[in-house]
Amino acid sequence: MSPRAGLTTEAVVDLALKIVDEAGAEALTLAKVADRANVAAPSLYKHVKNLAGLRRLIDLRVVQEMADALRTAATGREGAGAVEALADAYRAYLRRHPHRTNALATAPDEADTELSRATHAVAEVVFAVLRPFGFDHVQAVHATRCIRAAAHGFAGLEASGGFGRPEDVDQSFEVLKSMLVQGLTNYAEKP
Amino acid sequence: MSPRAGLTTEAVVDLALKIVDEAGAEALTLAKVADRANVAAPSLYKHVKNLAGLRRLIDLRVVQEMADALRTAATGREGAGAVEALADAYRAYLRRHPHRTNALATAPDEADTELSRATHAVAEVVFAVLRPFGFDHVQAVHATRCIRAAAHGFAGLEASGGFGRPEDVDQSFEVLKSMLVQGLTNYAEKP
DNA sequence: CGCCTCAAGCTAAGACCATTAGCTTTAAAG
DNA sequence: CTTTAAAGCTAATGGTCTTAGCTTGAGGCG
Repeated sequence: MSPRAGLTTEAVVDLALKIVDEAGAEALTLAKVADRANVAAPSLYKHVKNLAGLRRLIDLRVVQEMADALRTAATGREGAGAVEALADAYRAYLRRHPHRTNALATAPDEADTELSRATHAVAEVVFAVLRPFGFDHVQAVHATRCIRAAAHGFAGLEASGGFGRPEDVDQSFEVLKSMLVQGLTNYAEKP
Repeated sequence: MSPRAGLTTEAVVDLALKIVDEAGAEALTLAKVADRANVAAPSLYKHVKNLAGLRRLIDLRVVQEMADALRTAATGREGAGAVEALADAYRAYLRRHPHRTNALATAPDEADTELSRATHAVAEVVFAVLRPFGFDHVQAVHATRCIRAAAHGFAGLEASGGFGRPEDVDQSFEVLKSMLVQGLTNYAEKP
């Protein structure tokens, strides 16, 4: 290994993500990460460019995890069931990690090929699920945006406590999903 | 008036909102506000509790403005047209002020009656628009959440540049709106 | 007209934080 | 055993929020 065999970039991101999950994205600070790593703050710069770079790595991790979660949810399903599974998975992920919402709304940023690739991977999963609906390319783009908007909007609002009391939020989501599925079916028939 | 007849809380919020609109919510700093106000940073504490308090005032302002915008958009319309008008207004507001997205996703926070009242006012507008659909109370709650999720999700993703190229984003939004209207109509008929 | 009050401003200071520069150590390679 | 380079360190700078306590000036009151 390396001297003192301590940190790695991965470990730093792990610790940072823990802080984000516990206290929110705004609470992330290099000083806190350094504390948890039993390391002086400047030492982190050996593993991470700076705070912005760490944030980017977190975004990347989150987007990749979401892509995985959606892929897993979609496998073995098709059509309406697959769309609902995607929506459920998106919401479930943000329920487990409410403070990661913003990481999923970041702009792709042309120059950052790695992050761009990751966000593209998410879109690819949705695209694949949409295949049996028989959309042309442009229609598929519209449909993907609708699915993403609905899922991200609902899950994001729920994650930030945006819904007053959480009594029948599940029910609300069922309604949203059925609207989505009906809408997609209808859009496939008569665009 | 008061000595030096300079600032007011309103003026501080105005300046702060300008900074948010220009550079994003994370870029808001008391030091920058003080600069623009030609005042030393500690002087701001005469008009604002602290940075968190200023952020809260910004959120309040944004939510109130959104409620106004939605109310204006809904007046004189009914049913499907009114729902589409709400969605358009929501999106238009976030297009004009992309960096205000998060202010519209904040939790009501029981203790803060003023902010709670403001967010409640937004919901009231949607509720009123939903009246002619004939939903019972629970259904109206679900429907309101769906509308909010769709509008906020789409507008928020668009505002943060979440959609790759902005070619036919208008078209995508048309699709989303028609899904929403169809979904609501359908939900009203057979819940 | 002159004085008093008190809100609005100020400076000074402390506690964090990010970041850079440059040094020290230590694990691994030869 | 020696070398080397990565991983850690301390010191220092500049920025931030925030509190404490002082100064000043505009408006009210005699």
